[in-house]
Amino acid sequence: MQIDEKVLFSWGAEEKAFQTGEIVFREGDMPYFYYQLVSGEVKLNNYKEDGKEFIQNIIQPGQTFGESVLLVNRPYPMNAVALSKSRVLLLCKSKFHELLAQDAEVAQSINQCISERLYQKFVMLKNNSSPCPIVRLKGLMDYLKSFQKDAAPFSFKIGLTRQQMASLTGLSVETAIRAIKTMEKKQLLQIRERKVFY
DNA sequence: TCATTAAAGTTAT
DNA sequence: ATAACTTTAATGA
Repeated sequence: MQIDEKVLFSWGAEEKAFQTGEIVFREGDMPYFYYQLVSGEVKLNNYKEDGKEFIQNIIQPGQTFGESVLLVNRPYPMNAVALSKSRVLLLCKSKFHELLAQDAEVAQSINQCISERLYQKFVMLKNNSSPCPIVRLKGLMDYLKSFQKDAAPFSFKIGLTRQQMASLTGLSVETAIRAIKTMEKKQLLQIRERKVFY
């Protein structure tokens, strides 16, 4: 789903460390690098006029981010911020393009990756357009769980705060909390020590 | 029905 | 200790 680290290094990629809260790139910046997360977590977000945050996505290790923006060479429509101490592989734009031109396997992999993202965006947008908070949260949880191996009910511990879940679905924290409790009653999920298991 | 505000308790750094 | 997060309740769109 992403480019082999050895391949990246052979093309001159460098690893960079980010502290919690450190900004990888800002909305409006032009893209100069291909980014691949090695460890930690990075969120892609926007701030609305009223200062409220909408989280577009939370990137996990092994995933890339911002590659579609790099390919169209337009300013970033979102910020990228490290949620914890993170290590990121950076490959500069020109080398990335060379790599794509010369390695069909990598090009195919990036294509697959972007297509997958686009598909997920459609699904998330569909769910997040619902007036019902449970539909939005369930959509988010299904999305997160789709990366897990174990599909058994309640086997997946959601490593997000309620605040983050609210920001990913466009709900207020309070509504998210209430909807999560309703979902617990409906046996859609379990809550153990304040953590959500789905 | 959901967002907002306020207030208080809890957890993490 | 301080900031961030969780929860409940009241009020209003």
